[in-house]
Amino acid sequence: MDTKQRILDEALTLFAQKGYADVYVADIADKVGIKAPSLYKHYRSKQAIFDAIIEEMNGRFLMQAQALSINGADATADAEIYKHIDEDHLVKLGTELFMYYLNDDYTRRFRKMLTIEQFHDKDLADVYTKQYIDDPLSYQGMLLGLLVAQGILVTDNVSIMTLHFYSPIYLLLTVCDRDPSRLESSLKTLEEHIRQFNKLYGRTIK
Amino acid sequence: MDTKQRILDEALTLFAQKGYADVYVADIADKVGIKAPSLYKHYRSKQAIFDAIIEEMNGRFLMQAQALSINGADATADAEIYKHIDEDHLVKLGTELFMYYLNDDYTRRFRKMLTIEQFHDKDLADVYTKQYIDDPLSYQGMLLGLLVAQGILVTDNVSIMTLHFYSPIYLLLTVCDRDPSRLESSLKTLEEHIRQFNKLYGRTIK
DNA sequence: CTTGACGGCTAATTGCGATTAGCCTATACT
DNA sequence: AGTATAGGCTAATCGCAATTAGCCGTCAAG
Repeated sequence: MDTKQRILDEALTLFAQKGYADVYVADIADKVGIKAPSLYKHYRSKQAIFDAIIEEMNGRFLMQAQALSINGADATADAEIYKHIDEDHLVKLGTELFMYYLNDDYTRRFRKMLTIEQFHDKDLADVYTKQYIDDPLSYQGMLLGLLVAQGILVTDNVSIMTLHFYSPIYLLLTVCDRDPSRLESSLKTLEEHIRQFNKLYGRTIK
Repeated sequence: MDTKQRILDEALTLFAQKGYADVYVADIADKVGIKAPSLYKHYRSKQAIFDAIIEEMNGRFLMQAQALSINGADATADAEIYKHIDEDHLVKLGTELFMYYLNDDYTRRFRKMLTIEQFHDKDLADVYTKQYIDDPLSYQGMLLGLLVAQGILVTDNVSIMTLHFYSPIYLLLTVCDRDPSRLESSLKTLEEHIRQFNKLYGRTIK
């Protein structure tokens, strides 16, 4: 990774830990292994570093969205995949989603940074809501909609069902972001949640 | 309200809007209507103002918790109250909880401040999780537990049921904190959520 | 009536942290 | 070889925001 990229990377790590204001340009430089003034050969200002992170993230999100909608759009193919899904598959799906959000390095750091900085700038708030609320609800809504179409799940209100599926995941995610030592118990809760969800919405009347 | 208290109040408002680092002592003084150096007649430092806010909030939370557990502990009395509860009551309960969290001035500002500052200090993170996750789940778990005892709701896992009740409320709360213009649509979603919740967990099999 | 604490003000001071100036080396292109 | 560019360094500079110094009026208690 070249210096310019490493600056973004280290800066993101630090911003996620302490927030923009509490990170000194010299800190970033240190981590990269250069002196503060050398940073200015790569970026015009500290703010420009922050902006570049946002910019890059936008790109990643876009790519991710495209990748998802390529699969997502092909509903007939997806329907095949989800035809034989059962409770254990659902648990696996939820857990993997959770672990991805929690452990994917870039994603995690970026989310924490946004959490801290969201009130500084309406745009950042919008990015947060889109990325961690609206997009997941929309994507999962599509998946769960397929399961409903397959008759695997039953509801007359897919979007509320999706909210019921996702919001506990979101809540547990914010808990683990604040306190990673609660990961294990959160995973347990997550599994219970999904099994209960399946009982509530599953085809068979229990 | 005396000056010392007004400083806390204005500081909290500003911290909630911009975060600790971006608020200048002079801003706080301005709002109070005095000059920055005069603040130091009341507090030793900017940090001391922040600490005093946390301190005061701790006190309020404690009082609130006591008030709740006075009612909560008297389960037989509460059970009377909840004996005749129906779906509309449940919607009202959820909406009021939501609106209280969202609109109570002190609560809202404090939550936003904590959201921003939670990663600066493990203690703050713990306060956040306790106040906005663990305590609500515990309190609502008790209420919903009463409804289960009354046979109004049916489940073999009250804590997951409570998670299903609360986590959508929490998610919508964070959305509205970021973007108040979504209040109306969130209230609509909230109502749908609770009606669906009641269908899922209500005594009668639909 | 006087004195001392309280709370306000103006005018420094201080210190820190972002940024700039200006120099130096290496490498790559001509 | 000759030169331009990229990217690093040290040593300022610059500006801002927290804090301190020191003064002053008010008012309650003795």
